[in-house]
Amino acid sequence: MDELDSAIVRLLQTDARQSNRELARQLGIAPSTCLERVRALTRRGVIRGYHADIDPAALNRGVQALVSVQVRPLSRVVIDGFKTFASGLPEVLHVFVLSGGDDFLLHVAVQDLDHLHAFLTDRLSKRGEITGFRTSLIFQQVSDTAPVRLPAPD
Amino acid sequence: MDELDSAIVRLLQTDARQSNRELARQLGIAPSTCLERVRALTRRGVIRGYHADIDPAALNRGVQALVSVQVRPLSRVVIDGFKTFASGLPEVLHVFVLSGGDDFLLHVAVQDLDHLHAFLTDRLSKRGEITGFRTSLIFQQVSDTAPVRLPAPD
DNA sequence: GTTGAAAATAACTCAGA
DNA sequence: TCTGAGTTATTTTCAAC
Repeated sequence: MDELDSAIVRLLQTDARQSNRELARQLGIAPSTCLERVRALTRRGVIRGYHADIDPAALNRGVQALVSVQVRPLSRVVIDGFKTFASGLPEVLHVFVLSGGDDFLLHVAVQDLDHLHAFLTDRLSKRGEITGFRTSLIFQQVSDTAPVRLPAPD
Repeated sequence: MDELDSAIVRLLQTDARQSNRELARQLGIAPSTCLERVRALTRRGVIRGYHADIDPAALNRGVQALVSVQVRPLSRVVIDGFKTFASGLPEVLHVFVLSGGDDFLLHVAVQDLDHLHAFLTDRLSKRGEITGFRTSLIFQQVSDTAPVRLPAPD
């Protein structure tokens, strides 16, 4: 990961569909060099994939919420089981496995408030390992689509 | 948004860099038709962009955390001010503006635990509007990179 | 809307620096 | 590791359906 790799990563985070030529032009290098760099980054696992960013409204997901969940007992079996269950639900965008006060955070996106209520009561409440959960509606969301590389730890 | 649009969106969520030809082949339509559909989806704002998915470790962001934050007073000025402040910090990946128990959730990614501590004490604690925050470390994360379109609300 | 074929661009390969 | 020219493939346009 030299400066050139960082610059490539930054540009592809911002716009993953720009051509290799355009990428090379912005970096001041030959297209073949740029292509080889991108391939090396992919081979090394630095670039994990490319995804289109879709407006949630177009997917009929006008309501988003964050649900923090506590489960007991905090065993590997229970944690892995709930993680697998939650990540398989169509309403769930992200599952975070946490330490601290909460054990899980679920980022969910549904059609409307009725469906959010149904999700909480029909899906979550039926799981015996859940000892409590708390729901916060998302009003706004700001995302950094191109997080930069930070200085290496000393 | 007919079935064809949904299929295009799903394929581009999974792999945004596949060629238009390949996309058209999978859908059983002509490349020019596919191109026109993609352009229409972009024009309508359904497709908002394309982003490379980068391994956080390559960006020296080995430690991720979720920080729930309460601010007071809950006025528009304070909310907008904190949102702008938080989204401008290099450590912050996402800012969620919430209702309910918490006012904000920050998804942060930093080099190590020392930097997380520094972020909490040097950045957050200095803001007068913050009346409390709570930090959870992220151990694992599962993401649905291709959320499907849900049935429209009745 | 959709299509197929032509023209314009880009991707990819590879030998040499 | 980088480059540039040659080959292969794709994108893009557009007239017709």
